[in-house]
Parts: sequence; C-alpha cells; structure tokens
Amino acid sequence: MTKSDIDHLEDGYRWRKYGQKAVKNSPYPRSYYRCTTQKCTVKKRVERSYQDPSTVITTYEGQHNHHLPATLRGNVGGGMLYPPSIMAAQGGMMTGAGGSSFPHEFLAHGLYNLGGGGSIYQQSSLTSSQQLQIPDYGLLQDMVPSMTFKQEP
DNA sequence: CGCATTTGACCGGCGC
DNA sequence: GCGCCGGTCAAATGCG
Repeated sequence: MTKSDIDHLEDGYRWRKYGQKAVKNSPYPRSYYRCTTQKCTVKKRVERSYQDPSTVITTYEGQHNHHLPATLRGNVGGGMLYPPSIMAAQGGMMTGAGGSSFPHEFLAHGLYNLGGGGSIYQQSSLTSSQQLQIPDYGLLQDMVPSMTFKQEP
C-alpha cells in the first residue's frame, strides 16, 4: 500500500500499461502494467483504495532479472541526495511489519516524495501475491550507486 | 518517427 | 450453457 496522489509512479523500471478494468470492489479502475524491459515479464497491478482515494495498492508479480534502466527520468542515477526523513520513514516502516521486504517502489517513492513533497508510507502489508524480493543487496547497490543502505541513527 | 497510453474487444475460469 | 468477472490483446491515438 502506498500513499500517493498519482497512479503512475516511477519506481525505476519502465512500465507499459496494457489494460485497465473496473473492479467490483472499488469504484476506481485498476490498471495493469508490464515491465517493458526485454526478457522481463514482471507485471504490476495498480488499484486505488476505495476508502482512501489518495492511496494506491500496488501488487507486483514476479521479479526483475535485469538492472534498472539507466534512462530514468533523471533522478536515481544522477547521484541525488535524499533527506534523512526517508530513512526515518524506512526505519519506522521496517520495524513495523515484516522487515524482510525491500520493495523497489519504496526507494522510488521516497525519491518521488523529494520532488512532490507528498506524504510517505502509511502501511506496509504484504499480500501473498506480492512476490517481490531482492536477491542480493549488493545488486541493489549496484543498481543505485547513489544510495547507501545503511541504518541511519 | 518511435514509443507509451488508451480503450473496447476478446478470452478463459467459475458459479449458477 | 450462460453470463459475470478479472485479465489480456491490439489497433488507434497521442505525445515528445
């Protein structure tokens, strides 16, 4: 669950929308995205919470087996700095629920918040359908060199 | 001009 | 067997 005003979040990958349907549960439509990187079959389903129009529920399916495209909209690769508030948010969230998860989107959303000045996460509840997992932290650091994944005091 | 988004059609599973 | 429901396809459209 991610609190954001917009559906189209930049999480470091290139997504191509291939469908949109209205679900019975929610008055809002649900969008279907697919990673456009070659050989990557990861899919993503984004819907909006019916109670919180400002909250989107993102469900990943599968995992990426390639690096993030360097052609990101000029934030991650550019060596930008991030305020400690993001780390603080991470700490709070991680300690709250299953700390084993490290979603890409978290990273990206944090960066996104830098520009938008929006709010951060409110909850981290993983569904069984969410199979996102990072195989190697070293890989992650390799992907995003400007980020260091250490615990901030 | 290339690529992503849009949007209705289409399809398969499931319950009645 | 039919119709609903969730998911995907693909052509047209839009945008940089």
